[in-house]
Amino acid sequence: MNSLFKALNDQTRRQIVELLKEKDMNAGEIAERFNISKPSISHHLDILKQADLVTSEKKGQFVEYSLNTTILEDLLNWILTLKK
Amino acid sequence: MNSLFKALNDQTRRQIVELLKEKDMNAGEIAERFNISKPSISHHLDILKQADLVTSEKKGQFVEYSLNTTILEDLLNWILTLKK
DNA sequence: CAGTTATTTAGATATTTATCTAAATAACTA
DNA sequence: TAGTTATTTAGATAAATATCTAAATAACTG
Repeated sequence: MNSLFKALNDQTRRQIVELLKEKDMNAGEIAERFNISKPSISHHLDILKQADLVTSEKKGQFVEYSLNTTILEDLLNWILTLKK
Repeated sequence: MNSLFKALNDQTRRQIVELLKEKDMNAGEIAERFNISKPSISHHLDILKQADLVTSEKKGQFVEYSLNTTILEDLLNWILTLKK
């Protein structure tokens, strides 16, 4: 859960997650949406991957990122038990 | 949402939330549960308050903390929309 | 009132983090 | 193969954060 909360504790990363909810995107397409350098976006993607919130697949020159929502199940349950 | 994610991005604070789920507790009782100084716990409680995840009420010498789960509604919905 | 107890505030410090530029790696294309 | 494009890695830096000790504040108690 630690890496998941860490991943979500950043506005940019949450926006990336929201983008990937709509459709898979490669690193460059994601970076275009932000006024942040590509290396920084790459770093954010890495943190999202560490949390298993996104997966990546090399497609030729590009690296395509996808959202993995299954990992949110644990978070959902944690919140629900708090609400009893 | 920013302050909420920030509040939850810490093991100690999540544990405090879990403690308060069971019952209201004063600052000292909470601090007893951790190997962390009282000022540090006080600081964590402040961050939880900023996120509106807990409320506090002065009771004589003591300050009693309670969990506020209503604020989790937004988080829950955010996660659910990701899962579509 | 003086002393004790509960909690927070202040100030310091070490660690983590978000960001950048420059360079490296990898894959495509003429 | 040489050049171009896509992405990541490396290294640096400024800001945020978690923690501590010491001091301040507030409330109870004899």
